[in-house]
Amino acid sequence: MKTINDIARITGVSTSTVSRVLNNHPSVSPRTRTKVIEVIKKCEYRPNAIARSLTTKKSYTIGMFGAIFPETNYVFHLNNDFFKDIIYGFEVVLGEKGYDLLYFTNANLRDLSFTDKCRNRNVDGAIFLGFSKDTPNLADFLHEEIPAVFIDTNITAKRVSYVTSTNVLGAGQAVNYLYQLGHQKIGFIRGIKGQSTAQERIKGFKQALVEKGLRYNQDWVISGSYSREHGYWAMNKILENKSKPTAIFCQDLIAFGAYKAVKEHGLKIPEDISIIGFDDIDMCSYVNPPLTTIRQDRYRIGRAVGNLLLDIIDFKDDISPIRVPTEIVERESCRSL
Amino acid sequence: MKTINDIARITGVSTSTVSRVLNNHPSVSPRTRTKVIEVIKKCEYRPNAIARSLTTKKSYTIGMFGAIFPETNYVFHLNNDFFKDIIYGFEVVLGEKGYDLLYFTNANLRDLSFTDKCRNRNVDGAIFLGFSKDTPNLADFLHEEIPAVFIDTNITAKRVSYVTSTNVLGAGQAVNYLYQLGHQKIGFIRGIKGQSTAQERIKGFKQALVEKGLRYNQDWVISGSYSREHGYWAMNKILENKSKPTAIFCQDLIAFGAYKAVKEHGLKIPEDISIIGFDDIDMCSYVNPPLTTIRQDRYRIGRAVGNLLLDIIDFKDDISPIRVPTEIVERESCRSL
DNA sequence: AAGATTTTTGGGACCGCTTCCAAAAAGGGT
DNA sequence: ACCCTTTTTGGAAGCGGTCCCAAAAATCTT
Repeated sequence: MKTINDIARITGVSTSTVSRVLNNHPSVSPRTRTKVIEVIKKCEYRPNAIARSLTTKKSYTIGMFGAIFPETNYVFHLNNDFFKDIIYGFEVVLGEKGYDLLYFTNANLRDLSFTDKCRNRNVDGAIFLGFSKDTPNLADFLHEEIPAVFIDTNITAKRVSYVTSTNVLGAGQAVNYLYQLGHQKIGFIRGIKGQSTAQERIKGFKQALVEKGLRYNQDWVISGSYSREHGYWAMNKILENKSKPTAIFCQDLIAFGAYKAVKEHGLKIPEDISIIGFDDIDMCSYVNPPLTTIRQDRYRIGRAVGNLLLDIIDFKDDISPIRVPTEIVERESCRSL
Repeated sequence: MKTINDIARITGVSTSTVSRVLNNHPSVSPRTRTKVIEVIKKCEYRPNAIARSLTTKKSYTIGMFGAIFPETNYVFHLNNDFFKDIIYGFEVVLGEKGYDLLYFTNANLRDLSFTDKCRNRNVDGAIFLGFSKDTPNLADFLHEEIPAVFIDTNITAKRVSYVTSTNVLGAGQAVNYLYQLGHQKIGFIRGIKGQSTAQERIKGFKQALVEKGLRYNQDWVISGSYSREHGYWAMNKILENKSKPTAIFCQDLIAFGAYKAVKEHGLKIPEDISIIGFDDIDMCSYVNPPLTTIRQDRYRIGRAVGNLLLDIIDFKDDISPIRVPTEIVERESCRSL
């Protein structure tokens, strides 16, 4: 493996000069420039990114942290169904600009804090996937002025911002849709309290109910984690009531669990009960009946994350949070009354 | 941010000594060791991984490359349904050993070869996801003796190996299963010719046919990419024949496309035609009817990849390829005749 | 207590690159 | 041709560590 010194020696110039042509510095004569470039080509020389970033403090890598939720024992991994498409989104935006993605395994384990990990690896920015606001060490991180974007966590600081869906509006869309279909008795299986998305959606849900003059029935609102298992459990709980809702709003995975519970109760979707989801994960169109849902545009969220982070890194003035609109995707799990 | 020199100055020793305690070198007296450790703790000092790897040539990062298939215009991204669980597998194995994962965006674009990218970032090893054997630049890479593991590409070299499923056997399992159910007329929608997995499966398919004394009918075997669209197209093609098979073997995504074609022909699965898949991706149990399939244990494959790579990095003797067994998952898409 | 050993420590080169500063070369004006 | 600018180049320090080698300190022998 050749180094910059080898190239300098072979060409017969100083390393400074080679470095200059490498960085397109103007003050190098056309003659020497071409001479150096020739040698570089011939030797198939590539500058060492590590050495380079040691002095420049710029590494062209973005760190990624996946959340852990102690409450539910959930540990994020790269196979997460929701985040994978978001990752895809910023992968292409950041890739275009020459950044590679460094995924921190065991983000929360070990003795190193987020700050340490970032400094350690000299990342130019970081992306936090699905963290709860009160994660240990997170507060420290915010003081460090390391460029960062959070997904679905409304945290901001000097050099950190976030992107999320318009959860309040999204939940409203769901209620309005059901209302238009004639539903008056609407239940909600909501997410974990710690997550800001869950809080926003419950807010939107309640607001919409009030707007339409519908009643908020405590018995039809259950909280828990975004999983099929929990959905199954929660739906069973709701169906135990003697007064049952005619429609349920919940996140997609929860909906799939709810499907099972509904079927086991000998009921049919959407004939006996309508269900509307949130997210629009891939499974929605495969399931029976296909799930009507409020779609989060994950690819677009991902792109927004990438662009926002780029802006933060470049010290752009406007780094305010981005809220990506949701949209309703009608399939066959809701019927009009 | 403190450096090793700061720590040395504060403690009143030389940087060499600090470096020694950092690396648990035995030749440092207990007294100075504790003194240094105290200062390190107090200052919250963390050695800079970049600087360190500049001299040690060890970075504790593993590079990941995603394939591009020019034939089908398919570009790998982190949201790939098949590979995501494999990634999860090696993520935990490698994470446990302190490695982080560097995903090379645009693996195939830009002017840098695989070799360059790896050298550039000083990765300790690389993982190649779903590459075809004749990818440009790949041959060069193999000479470089950079530790690497390929997934689903049977390539080996001095410091490279691969892991894949027992595709030959897997295809055989499918045929045998259908045969046991009484099927004699079995079709196969196979993958792209360039991929070794596809080649192995067709081999297993033919072998099993011969073994059972069944006829290989050219009209029932169609080749193409692993996608829903292609499956739809291929199945339509097969159903155009006047002599139709009673069962089809194909990869899962293809099967989902085939479902659509079958339904549009007014036929029912499994009453009129049985379908058995390959992979067992998440969707299989959601689809209607749930797809019987030959399962690739992706998590296990992923773990195998991680461990194999670790072995290669550690110069272990045995780095022979690993073939992970498949298993049949019975659901409701095949009926007995 | 002096000399021989062993343990512990410090100095400094080095990894591969960037960048500041000053020196050399080239160009311009008279 | 000479002096002044401007352009181009080289030297060297520094980024934050590691590690070899030799010096210093501690320990052991007799």
